[in-house]
Amino acid sequence: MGRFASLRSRLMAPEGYEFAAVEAKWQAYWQEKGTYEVDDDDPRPAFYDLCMYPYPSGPIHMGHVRNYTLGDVICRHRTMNGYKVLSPMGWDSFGLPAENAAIKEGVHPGVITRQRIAVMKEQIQRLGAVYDWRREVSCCEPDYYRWTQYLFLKLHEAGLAYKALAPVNWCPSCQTTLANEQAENGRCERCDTPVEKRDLEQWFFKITAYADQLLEDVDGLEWPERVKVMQRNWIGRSEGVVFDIELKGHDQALRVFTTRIDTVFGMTYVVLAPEHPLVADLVRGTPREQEVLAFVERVRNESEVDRLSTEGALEKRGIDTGAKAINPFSDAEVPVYLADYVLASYGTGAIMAVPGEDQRDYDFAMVNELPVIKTTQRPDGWTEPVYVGDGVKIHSGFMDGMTVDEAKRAGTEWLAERGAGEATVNYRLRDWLISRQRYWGCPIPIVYCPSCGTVPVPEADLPVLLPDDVEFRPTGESPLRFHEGFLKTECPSCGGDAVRETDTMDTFVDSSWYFLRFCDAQNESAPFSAEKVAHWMPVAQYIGGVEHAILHLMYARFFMKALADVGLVPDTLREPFARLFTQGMIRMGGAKMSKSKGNLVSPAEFFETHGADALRLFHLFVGPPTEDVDWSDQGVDGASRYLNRLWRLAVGEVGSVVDREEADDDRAVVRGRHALVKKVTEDFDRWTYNTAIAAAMEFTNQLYAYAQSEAGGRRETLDDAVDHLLLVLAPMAPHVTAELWERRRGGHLHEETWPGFDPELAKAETVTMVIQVNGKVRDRVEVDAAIGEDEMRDLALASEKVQAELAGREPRKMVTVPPKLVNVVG
RNA sequence: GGGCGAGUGGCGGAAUAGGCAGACGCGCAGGGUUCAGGACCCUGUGGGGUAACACCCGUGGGGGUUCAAGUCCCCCCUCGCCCA
Repeated sequence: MGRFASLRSRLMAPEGYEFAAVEAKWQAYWQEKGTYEVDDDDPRPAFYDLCMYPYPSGPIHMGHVRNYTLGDVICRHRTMNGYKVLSPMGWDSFGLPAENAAIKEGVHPGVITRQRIAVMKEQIQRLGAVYDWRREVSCCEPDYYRWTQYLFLKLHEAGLAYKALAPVNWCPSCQTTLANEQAENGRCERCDTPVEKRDLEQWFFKITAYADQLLEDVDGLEWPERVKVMQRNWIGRSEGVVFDIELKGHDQALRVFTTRIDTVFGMTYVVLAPEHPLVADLVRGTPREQEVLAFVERVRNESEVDRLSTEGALEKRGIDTGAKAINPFSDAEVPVYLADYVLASYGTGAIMAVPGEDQRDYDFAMVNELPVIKTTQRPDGWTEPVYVGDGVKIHSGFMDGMTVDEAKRAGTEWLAERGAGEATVNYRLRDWLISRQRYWGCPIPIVYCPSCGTVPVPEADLPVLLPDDVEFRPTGESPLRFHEGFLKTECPSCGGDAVRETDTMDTFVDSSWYFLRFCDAQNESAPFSAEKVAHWMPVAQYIGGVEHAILHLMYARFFMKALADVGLVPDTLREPFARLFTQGMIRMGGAKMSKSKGNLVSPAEFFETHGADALRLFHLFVGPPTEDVDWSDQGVDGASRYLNRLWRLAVGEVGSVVDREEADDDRAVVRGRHALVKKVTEDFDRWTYNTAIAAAMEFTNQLYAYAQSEAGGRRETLDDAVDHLLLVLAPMAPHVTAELWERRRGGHLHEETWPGFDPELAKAETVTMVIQVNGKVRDRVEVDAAIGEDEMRDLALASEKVQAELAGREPRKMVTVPPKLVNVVG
């Protein structure tokens, strides 16, 4: 029972409008008629409308409702505007939750997943969202993942997939690696054992090869600016120099990266990442060896987030190695530290520390009592110890007197002349680690042969199938490792005994190309044909949550570029999503709606109590779709009430309808309907469905008053008005409007064209002119909309209120904004 | 610390190019209708003030620009997101 079950039951089945029957009828109709199935040879212009496909978790939640309602409104609206709209749906059906459920319940993840898909699909259809279901894809099925494997092989062939040693999360109790999200807070999700870092051979996609393209092409996308900023930040391109620092008493030099070579004379110490390969050499046989190695061990188990945070006790986060480094510019000898805030994976894993011009270096220097040298002249009045801005160089040898930029150039040249360093570009973006030590994912199509080494599975042998006869034991081990039939195989190259790769791919690989498969979902001889992809792509409108602003979108963009380069899609098609819309979250009393908070409101019960149209209308009306919104049961009641009100109006239960010649009151209604169509058309363009619905409600109120007026409503005028109301509401409340259209005039509303309007007829004949004195409203007059400025001034001066206010003085000036406003300044 | 976004009635929100602040809905109040009803129809609803007007105040706070500021500029506060 829901919290508001009693309230909801009272709203059920209002007389007249039986939403349950009406919604079922039209959903069956659209599906049987294939109304929204689109073919490639359809002559209408193509429009690809896509919502991010869901992970099938079972019943849909309100976030899905919001997402698919928006996608569906676009689909239906564009269809009415004469497009053939490709609107497909599928399932992001590999992934951890199903595997965890399998372990818990002893049921195969495929069985669980397919059940959940069935539930979800039924509910999505119940929402009245229409898709071309012939194109449905589910990435856990072999007819999809064989092509994921095929694309892996293509990238491998092109040198874009490679294997390398990488640190992973390792649970010593479960004896397995964990994904990052399973190792949050440094403990194993299942057994709570502290997670260790281990170096294992992992597969990567070389996304960094596209770092510059990914960055440059962001500019041309019609995406929300903040998502574009996040993408740029994630790539994190920075220009700087790498150079060598001599280590006293060691042969090997230390290579460091910096974006601020102009500050090099301010280097008072050097910091290595604890994982830096030189660390062991540096301390071997020194008195500090034990202490340093213990520190390294501890840091290896901290998360990156904690390490980069500026919070927390700094003294615990660094250690002096006892070694010394020589500043090549000044020959100064400085100490070499290890600190957790330096990451092995960024730059060279080592930095020159300049506490005068970097906050973290400064904080670290204070704790460790290291000196500070300022190398940039501070602006007047600057009191902070750290300054990162522009200025004249000081205490900087040959750089003295230069600006920061001049010093950067001079420093770079100085290094180049001596062969000690060079200009370079560094990225924050890392290659994409795709190996997952998990069963429920796409197997990586690779075989390891003792004599031939790493051998790709030949395309003809795809798919590498996931074996079904595996046991899901609560050990945390991937069943593939222990499945003899899967593991043992023949080398495709020499025919000898070999073993398969048992890692599966990150599920983000599946979702990096699903939008291409939708273009050609039935293709059995290729993942898709380049022609069909060229026909539909890029996605004209992509809609989803902002939580995917970085990873999914970055990976999909990378795939598009890589697939263009290996020749699978046209070379001109280098971006998958031309326009992106990110919707806000649904909150509950200010808090994020989530299972863990126990504040979920299930959409399914509203299908029973209020109907899909009411639920859709609520989501559209509650606020602009970009913003987060609070859930409101009463808001759905309101939407439901409106639809009932619309129903009564449209079936003629309101007021009286008469046949007569057109009069002024009738013309006001005609004007109202032109204004409504104008308003809704414009609002659809700017995604403000809330104001479009407000306009429809306002017009409905106008029609109620009209029909209930003494003269009654004129039949022809009222019919035309209601028809237009149904037309503009059709994309948002598709069932009730279709039913009313059919009852009123026969035929299928959703095959009608979007109505036009006459801008002249939409204009009001008279308007309220506001008369201000010194900017304050003092009077209002009803005037002809075409009024001239002279007449406006005359009317203003004639106003008693104005005369009283002026008290005989002459106005200094008058500002007129025809026909709305006059401001008398006196 | 930096970047971006937001802050408007009891609530969600509207005001699209600087021109009537509060559209539309929720809630609340009054009336009608009804066997009855929280359904339905009508009316009212920012605060102060008034018998009713008038009038005054009002878009997080403080300054400024302008005939006119929710909207533009400067400073500050709070919240959210991203980066550090």
